[in-house]
Amino acid sequence: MPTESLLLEIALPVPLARDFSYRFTPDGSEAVPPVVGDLVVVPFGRRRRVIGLVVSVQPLAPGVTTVDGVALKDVAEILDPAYRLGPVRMDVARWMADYYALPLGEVAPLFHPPAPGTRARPRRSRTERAYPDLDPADIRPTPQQKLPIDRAVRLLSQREYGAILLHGVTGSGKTEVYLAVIAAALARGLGAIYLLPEIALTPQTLARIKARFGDEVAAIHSGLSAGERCRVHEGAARGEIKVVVGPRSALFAPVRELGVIVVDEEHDSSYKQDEKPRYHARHVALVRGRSCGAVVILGSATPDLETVVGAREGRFDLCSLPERQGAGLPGVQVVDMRGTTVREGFTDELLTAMASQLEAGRQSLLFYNRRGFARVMQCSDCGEAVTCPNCDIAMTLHLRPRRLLCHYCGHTQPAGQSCPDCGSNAFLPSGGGTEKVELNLLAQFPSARIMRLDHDTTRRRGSYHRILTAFANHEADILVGTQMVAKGHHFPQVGLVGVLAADDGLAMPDFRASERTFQLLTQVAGRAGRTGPGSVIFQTWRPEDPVILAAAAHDPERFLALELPVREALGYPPYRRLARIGLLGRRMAATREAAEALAEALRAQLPSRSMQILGPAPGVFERLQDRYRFQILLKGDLTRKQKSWTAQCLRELKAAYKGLDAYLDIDPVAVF
DNA sequence: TGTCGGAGGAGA
DNA sequence: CTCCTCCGACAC
Repeated sequence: MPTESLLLEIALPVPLARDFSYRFTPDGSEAVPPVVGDLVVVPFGRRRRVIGLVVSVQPLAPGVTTVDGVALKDVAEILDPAYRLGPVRMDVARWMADYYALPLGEVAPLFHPPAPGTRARPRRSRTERAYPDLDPADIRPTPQQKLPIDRAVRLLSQREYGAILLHGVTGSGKTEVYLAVIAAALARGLGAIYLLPEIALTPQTLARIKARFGDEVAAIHSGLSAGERCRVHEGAARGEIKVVVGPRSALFAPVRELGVIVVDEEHDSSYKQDEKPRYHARHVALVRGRSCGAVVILGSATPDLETVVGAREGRFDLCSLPERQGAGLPGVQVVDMRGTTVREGFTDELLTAMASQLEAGRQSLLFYNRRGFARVMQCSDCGEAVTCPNCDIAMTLHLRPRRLLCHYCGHTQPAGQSCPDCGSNAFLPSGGGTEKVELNLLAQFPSARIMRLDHDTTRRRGSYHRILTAFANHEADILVGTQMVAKGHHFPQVGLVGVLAADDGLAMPDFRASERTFQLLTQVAGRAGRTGPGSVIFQTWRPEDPVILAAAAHDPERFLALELPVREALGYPPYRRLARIGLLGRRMAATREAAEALAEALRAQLPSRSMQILGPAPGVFERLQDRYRFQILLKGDLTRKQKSWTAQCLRELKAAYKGLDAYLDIDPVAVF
């Protein structure tokens, strides 16, 4: 038994770019000394207790109680070894700290048992619904599915890192490939992590996975309490749970002998965390896979351009599933809204198509990517629109309940009948939303059963799943919704998908607007005709837009041919990397001044030959939540040194400008 | 980032 | 004189 005290260097979850020293004193018989990678509870400051990560351990001479004149405190508790970061997860944590230029202590909470930001909230026990079990014997891969499975299994057998891009059209059976590879891993005594966008983590999906793997699977999702999360964590660490399913945070689970990481819908932007630490789970999955010799499968019907180029460059092994199982891809009709009558947002073509679906007893799915009733309330006498007092953004009119709501900060205020500026009664809603679409549908099809799926109808816990299940069970004829309706659902009875404004996303001031639009249109079109005939209508004001036409043709190659040259010419990803610096402050002038000072320092320090520095420019939304926003965009590859130098600059800037918030976003997903 | 405590203003 | 809020210092 150790009798000597130990000196520990510990990374703490505070934005201070340094570690802290603590003492561990064995207190008798059973104290097991901590090792690097252990999580410990330490006193911090006057009254705080925080969880820290042990980064080094060395003997401490008896009687030493101080380091650099600071009195050492004792470690309060060492967490169970189940929580220890082994060499692989430690590598991943260190890589993240380096790559994203963050103190290790700020990365470490991702690896803690109760996910950061998740409060232990009381939860009523969920009644597990019974779903028909699939008999595993019925699952036989098609020849096309066999190719990626074989490649993955070969890597698994050799216990070797490899990454596969599984590019399969909607409905082509990608899930079967994932499940087969996971089964092969389990058969070899290896574990798996299966990542999905949170929104795709439906009971149906889970049931399918559980039917295949039973008790060896556990899901992590936002509905879990802290206690349930810990159970999953400990089960995985002990090797009882071999497959962990969940959103991006599930990547950090301590699965033992990890053999496969699946990143389903790998293009989905929810894999990028848009708060600190701003990591991209797809990227980190590849790092973890490489570090432990696992197979990483990136799957999508609409792969990210960076992934596509990675495959072309040989970093990923491309496997395609170009055909649907059992059905063809639905035909897409592009309807020009300019040349035809548009009633309440519907063209005759769409109304006719919906009517015939109703008549045939089939379902329709309508996509409109804006919630609420009207996008803006505007006075037609003085021209003023109602904007949020915190955000300088037009407030959206909602009807149930009737109020104006800011979609950026949540501020609400009553929606009056007259203009707050000039008192005129010519105060009118304009621009649509899903709430209005729903009401208009009721007017058009009084006898149809209509459901709506958007942020407003899914606010209550469980309602998202309830609506999805009800619609899948044909308890409604029409489902209207925002992009929530596009994500990977399997609705066998949907014969028609209608997109009310296909060009909507193209106007976004972001270099990825085309890519997003292509992905969204392809995904939503893929909901039609899963079984039986299907058709799709894209209503648009820009029927000649090549992005819309490429999506209508189900032709990703055509989209790539359009988009890649643009990215290359403008120096955007996937050809050059980006970093973004965001600055937020309460006072416009001071914030701009800080941003300009920073840009100047960056220009002086970073090599102009390889780095292009754009800005500072005000954000597209100049003020959100009472903060003025500026940003600086860095085009080019930042070295590790340059990143940490930049991070240091940001810390100094924050010290110099009180109330300023500044952050470095590596590989940003949204650039505005 | 969270917490403490000191400085200084408003009100009794 | 007390309470309160704002701001800076500091954390091992």
